[in-house]
Amino acid sequence: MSTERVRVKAREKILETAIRLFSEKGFNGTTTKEISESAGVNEALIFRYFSTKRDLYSAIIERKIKEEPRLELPLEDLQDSKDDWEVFESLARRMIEKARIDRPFIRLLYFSALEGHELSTMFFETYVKYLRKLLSDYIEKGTKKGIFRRVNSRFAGRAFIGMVANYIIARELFGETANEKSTDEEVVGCFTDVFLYGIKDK
Amino acid sequence: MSTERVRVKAREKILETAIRLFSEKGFNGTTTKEISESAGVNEALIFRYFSTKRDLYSAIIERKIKEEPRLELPLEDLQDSKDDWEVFESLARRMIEKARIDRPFIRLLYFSALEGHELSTMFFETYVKYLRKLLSDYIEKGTKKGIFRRVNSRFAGRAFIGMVANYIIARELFGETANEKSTDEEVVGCFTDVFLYGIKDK
DNA sequence: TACGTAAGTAAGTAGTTACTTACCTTGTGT
DNA sequence: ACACAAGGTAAGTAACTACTTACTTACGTA
Repeated sequence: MSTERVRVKAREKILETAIRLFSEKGFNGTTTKEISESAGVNEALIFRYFSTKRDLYSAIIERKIKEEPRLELPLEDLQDSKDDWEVFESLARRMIEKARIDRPFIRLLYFSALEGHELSTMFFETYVKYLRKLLSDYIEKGTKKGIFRRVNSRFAGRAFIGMVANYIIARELFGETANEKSTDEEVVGCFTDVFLYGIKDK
Repeated sequence: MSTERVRVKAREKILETAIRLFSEKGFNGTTTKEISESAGVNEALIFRYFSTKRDLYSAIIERKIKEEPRLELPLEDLQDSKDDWEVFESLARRMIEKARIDRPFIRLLYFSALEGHELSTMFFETYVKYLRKLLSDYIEKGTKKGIFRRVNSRFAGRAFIGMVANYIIARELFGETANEKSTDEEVVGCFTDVFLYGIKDK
């Protein structure tokens, strides 16, 4: 039990540190020596748990994808037009919040996309496509009810995701700093406004 | 004259090759040996023209920023509401086209953002902020004329840029493939539609 | 033709990289 | 108390890294 605890602890320490470093400096920018020093373990220990550096990287991304909680939309109950604002605002808010809490994940994701790691595709397939589907279904339902105009629901959904995602990227990747404290709420409000007025039937 | 031509040629070859490789594999993922071999020049030559590898990288990004043509909006003449569609559609089209032609630039930009190269900020300041300003001014004018609703013009502008930028990123960075040939036009149409209906006054 | 300067290169160097080996330590079940 | 497996480590290694040195070649100018 105690051994187990320590073993897990050391392995865990390596993983946590590697996540931090890979997300800060990418795969090629991070050395195994650096990871071991920063984690306070012997470098050889890394290769006991993970046979290669790339294995460690894969383990990290797999874990990140697994622990990634799905963003759920309160789809079913809120289909009267009044609450559409609530739906899209809360979605945007949650995306932004998530990005702020787990900035390393975003950086990891972009690094893996650029560095051509197969698992960026995995994330894209499981996470992004799921979110898109969620949105396009929601929009399509609204269209059928006559609340929304007749738009291409997939493209419209991606439009909204794009607004929010780009806002996130500007800050978390390009280091743009928010001007005021309340800005997030304002932005979310504006995006939702523009989007919903854009697809609402008059 | 002839010396000059050759000198420039070799230097140019190095720069071109380095752009390609850095954009494919990032700064840390590219070796100077690789660059020299791929460019067909001796490795020592790289260090004659650029004192360090990082210097070469800086030279590349500086050049890329300089040669970057500004996207201009046909602002002045087309302020009657009928041509707003034309304005935003052509802006989106040009962004998409530019991204497709110069994919290496986009990858370079994201690599430099992730790898913390100061010059990603430079691009952001000169290029992104310019585009944002252009859009927010355009929207503000529309609002004053009573054509557009009263929205926060900066946020609204970023909303449109975000839609398009995210569409581009999905394809150029995450390797998403377009389904049909005509899709680009459809997407541009949908984005513009949603956006303009979203900010138009009724 | 002789000279100076820039282009070009082969063969380095010192430091770093991912990864290994061979050995010690600790905890646990019997 | 003993054996044995897993945890842990110091000291490597071969290959690679960015960068240098010392040298030769090509060429425009006087």
